[in-house]
Amino acid sequence: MSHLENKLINRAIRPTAMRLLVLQYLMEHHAAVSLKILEEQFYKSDKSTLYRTLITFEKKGLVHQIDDGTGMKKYALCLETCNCAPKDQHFHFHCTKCSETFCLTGQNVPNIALPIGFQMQKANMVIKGFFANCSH
Amino acid sequence: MSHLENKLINRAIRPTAMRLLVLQYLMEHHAAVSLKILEEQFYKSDKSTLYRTLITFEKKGLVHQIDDGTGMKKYALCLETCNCAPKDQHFHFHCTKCSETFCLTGQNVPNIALPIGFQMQKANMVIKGFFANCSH
DNA sequence: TTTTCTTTTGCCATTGAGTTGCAGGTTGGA
DNA sequence: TCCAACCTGCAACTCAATGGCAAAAGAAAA
Repeated sequence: MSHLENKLINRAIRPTAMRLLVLQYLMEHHAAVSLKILEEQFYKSDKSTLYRTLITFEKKGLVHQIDDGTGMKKYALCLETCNCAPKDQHFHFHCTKCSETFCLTGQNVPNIALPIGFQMQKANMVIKGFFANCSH
Repeated sequence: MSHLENKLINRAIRPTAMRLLVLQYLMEHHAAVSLKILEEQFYKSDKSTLYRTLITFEKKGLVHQIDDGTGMKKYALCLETCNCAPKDQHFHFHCTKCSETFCLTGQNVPNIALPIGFQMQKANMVIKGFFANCSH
């Protein structure tokens, strides 16, 4: 049984051919992945299959969704130990030149003073800017 | 000249009737405002006028846009002293029960260690959770 | 292996937020 | 008063996201 299959099974996701391919693609790409990118990559497959694959991955905690303001939801792999709890939340950065979005997994979101009675579940943290040496 | 008019003129926005009404609405509502909400509020006006009003307000630095993951862009008034620089960026929180989004203006975004060569311009920081006593 | 049941996939259509072009109306300055 | 620039309303369009349904694939039982 391959490493990829294990990653899916560990998250209670049935390892179909399509899912293994999408997982492989996610692992090979450091930037967060949009549905559109997947459609281009797997042009023989259907949009809704890829869409539902991402939904399944997210529901099972394999990926998390990032809303970087480009109008397209993006997805990035969670760390092995992640279960998307408040303590697992991290920042992302979005390059306005190349429009790519990356996880900043080195540091987690610090404690933020919240109004009384407010309970944090998740976060969507995106820093926007650019790489000085971005190729775009 | 009214306080509302001054607020627009200070940001180099011509104070038309429509803009004054939208500004007033923004000031009266603590939660961030979506285009849809404005459409419902000003049903006699046109969607594109309201849309362009928000665009103008944002371009002139009167409001900032928040992407809270609901699929609808929301807008909230900037503080008087804000010019949307990195130092002006703050967190927001989004209640998953009532779907409202608020500015946490008490504290700004702390320094975040960025990869070398990456320059921050703006941020979209949204904490998701719920109010214990949310009415929804 | 064959049958049966559940899950996944592909195709197609739809929704809805966001956006644009254009013509007519409004505003402010010369 | 007149002109030029700006604003508004209408209508259409774009495009990401999503849902229904039947066929295909996979898992489990016989």
